[in-house]
Amino acid sequence: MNISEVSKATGLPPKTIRYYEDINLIQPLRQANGYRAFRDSDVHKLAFLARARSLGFPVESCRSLLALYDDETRASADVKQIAKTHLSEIDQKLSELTAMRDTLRTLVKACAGDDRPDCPILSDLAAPH
Amino acid sequence: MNISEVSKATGLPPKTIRYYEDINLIQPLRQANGYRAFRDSDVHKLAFLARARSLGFPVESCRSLLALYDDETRASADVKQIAKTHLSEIDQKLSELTAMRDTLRTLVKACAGDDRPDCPILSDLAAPH
DNA sequence: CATAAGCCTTCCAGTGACTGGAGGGTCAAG
DNA sequence: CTTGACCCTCCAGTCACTGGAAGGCTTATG
Repeated sequence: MNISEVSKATGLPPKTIRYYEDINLIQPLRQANGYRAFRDSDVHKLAFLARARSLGFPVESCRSLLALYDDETRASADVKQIAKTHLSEIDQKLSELTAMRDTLRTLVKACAGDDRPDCPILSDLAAPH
Repeated sequence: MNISEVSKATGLPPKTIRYYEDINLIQPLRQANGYRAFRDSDVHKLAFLARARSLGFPVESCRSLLALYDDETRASADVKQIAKTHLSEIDQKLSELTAMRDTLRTLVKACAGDDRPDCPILSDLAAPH
């Protein structure tokens, strides 16, 4: 399988697939002409990575998850730990973003948005905090 | 005012203040010894930037907001537009993160987290999507 | 057989917003 | 005169790609 087929199969751009090889997440074979030759196992790994990345796992966590997936003697506790850590980072980000959104909503609502210079948004930014 | 005092006053690390000068957000004067000499107006700008950044505005938006703040003939509509654009990007991110969180929560809850290898998290990652 | 389109390759640079560290100058106190 | 706490600049690294240049390979057509 050539890279563009793998790209279609996994939804990952060819550039990303090459990058994942660069950082050693996959080790595809090579054809005589130098083209990458992807096995089914490479495609599975890439699909796994695509899914894990879409859930927001950092690439290094994806590497660990992939290793655990390959390890039949793994303990599910190790997987769960990674997921829980990631989940709490997401929760953290969510609460920061929610706070930002609430403040911004209030400010946007309070701003006339006309051709006059008075602006509660700028007033807020300039006020001491 | 020296950089460490400004840092204390604004909550921004000295490195960040130097960086903001590098990208021309502020133009502090220099003392004879080469040290930066911050005026009150520099400190005010930095505080403004710190607040805008804490609301998640990208640095380039901060630059625009600062310019509008300085412009007494501004239209509040221009400020509001920037804020609304930013707000919708936050809303976008929030919905992505919320979806991730919901999926992860379900998976984490379903995982035994013991010393056995069976793991619904890995099963999900390996399943077609 | 030549050529053109569409693959594939590598390598380099850029993104955003800092952050760490090396290497070195300056200043105030004892 | 030395020590410690400042300050300076410049370079490299972060994260996860992404864009682009320069060039080789493959396939179809004239």
